[in-house]
Amino acid sequence: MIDYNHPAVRYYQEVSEQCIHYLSIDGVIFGFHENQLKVLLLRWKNTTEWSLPGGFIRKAESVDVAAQRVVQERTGLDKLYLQQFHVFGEANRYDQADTWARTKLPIQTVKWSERTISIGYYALVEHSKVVPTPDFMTDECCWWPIDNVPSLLFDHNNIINVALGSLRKQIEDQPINHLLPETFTIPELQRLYETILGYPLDARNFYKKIVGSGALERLSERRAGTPHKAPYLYRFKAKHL
Amino acid sequence: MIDYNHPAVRYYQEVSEQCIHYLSIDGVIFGFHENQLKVLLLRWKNTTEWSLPGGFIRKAESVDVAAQRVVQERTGLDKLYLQQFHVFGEANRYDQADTWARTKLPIQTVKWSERTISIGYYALVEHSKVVPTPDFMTDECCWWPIDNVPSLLFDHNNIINVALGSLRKQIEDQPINHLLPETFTIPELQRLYETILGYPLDARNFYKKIVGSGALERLSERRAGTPHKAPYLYRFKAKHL
DNA sequence: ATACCTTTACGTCAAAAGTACGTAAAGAAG
DNA sequence: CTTCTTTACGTACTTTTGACGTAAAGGTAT
Repeated sequence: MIDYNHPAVRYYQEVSEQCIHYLSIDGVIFGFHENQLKVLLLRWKNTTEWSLPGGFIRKAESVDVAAQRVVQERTGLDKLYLQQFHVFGEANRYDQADTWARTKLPIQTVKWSERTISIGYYALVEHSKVVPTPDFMTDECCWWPIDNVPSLLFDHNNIINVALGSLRKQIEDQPINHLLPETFTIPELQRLYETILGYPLDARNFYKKIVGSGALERLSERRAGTPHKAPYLYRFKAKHL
Repeated sequence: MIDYNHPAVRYYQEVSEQCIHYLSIDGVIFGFHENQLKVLLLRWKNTTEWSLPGGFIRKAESVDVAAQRVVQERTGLDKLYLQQFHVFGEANRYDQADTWARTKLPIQTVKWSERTISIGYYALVEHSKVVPTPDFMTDECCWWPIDNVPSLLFDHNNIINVALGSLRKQIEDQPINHLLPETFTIPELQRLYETILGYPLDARNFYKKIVGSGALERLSERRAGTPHKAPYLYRFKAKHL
């Protein structure tokens, strides 16, 4: 017996009509705060179960635009750095019965197709500018440290791991400049690199490499209020943004 | 007025029922022959129009398996090196009217959805082992040199460019060993690298780098019948395959 | 056969990049 | 004013990369 007024039922009916079946988007939204790399997770209504934000692609909508929309709705940000990184297309990506039981939704209301292929995007956002916003399926939206993420619904732990691997690869090629505020200090950038890479770096060598790359410009101000010697502020040169 | 006996109509009816709508797979099959990097293309029936091999994903089939199937059917190979490299998801990826006109198929028979999102895979295959096989929509299947590909149907020229970019990135990280026969000489490997990268390499430095990496083992035989000094044969060590 | 040419299979050397570690100046705390 | 931590820069050594040298192998022209 289906409750046609249940918000999930209404949502999935709408999705069924307007969106592409069997296909979804999952977003790994990375932020950096208090020297930790974090991801934005959602807690499903009336449960203690968490998942990544996700959504569906409208029939006439570009996939990139759909990803933009999904991330924008959770963060409130409109200028986003988004990177498509992998398609998760296994016929049996995760234990469906288990997952739908954990969401505490009546299974027949949400199972709108037998399986879902998910396109993974990661976003790099400035932590302080984000307003974490749950959707109508979730009670809570907040940051979790990347190395302390709970056991998630679907195969979302795996998706986060693959996203982190892609991010680590990316950081070797080009400096990553969307996770910090516009101005920052070299030591702050070093903490970011260290948490993404997962190992410590030598401050002297990091300084040499990053300044030597020519991607940054030093401002005349220094960061005030630090307990020690005040570090200079830097910003990425325009062509590196 | 639709001709329900037209093979394209029958195929798309079957696809409509058994496969996932709006979603397809395109395969860029790379081979290496006569010092040239080549891709396998299909010529559509009764036309001079070419495209990449592609296909659809069955409702309960893993995406990787579907890609495997598509490439296998065109090449006859069953052990394939396949790499998913990008999703082409623009709402308006290509000029649909133009493309369907060029295929010389009655448009309403083949337009089974408004747009298609395509998952791009590239395959690295041993040229000599491939038996190029057209399908029921195409008259001809053959190799084209990568730098002399004609104007293709759909957005397939773009897909090839993105695939080549991904391959170039991959070759910087790890040696590529699926495009050559099991045994090969260092100069042959160098020609492969040169055609993938698109610029010449210094033979002395290439030798040093590739032998120094420890990925190869030298056999006692040399390549006979060369016009000059007979080069040693090498093969990839097991753990690099 | 022998001179000649091309290619292979190494080697040499210098520049550049990466890694380890030294240290003076700045700023806070006792 | 001493002590401690951190920044900002420096020095020295090692590894990697890039330019180029060369002897041996194998064919071709005479």
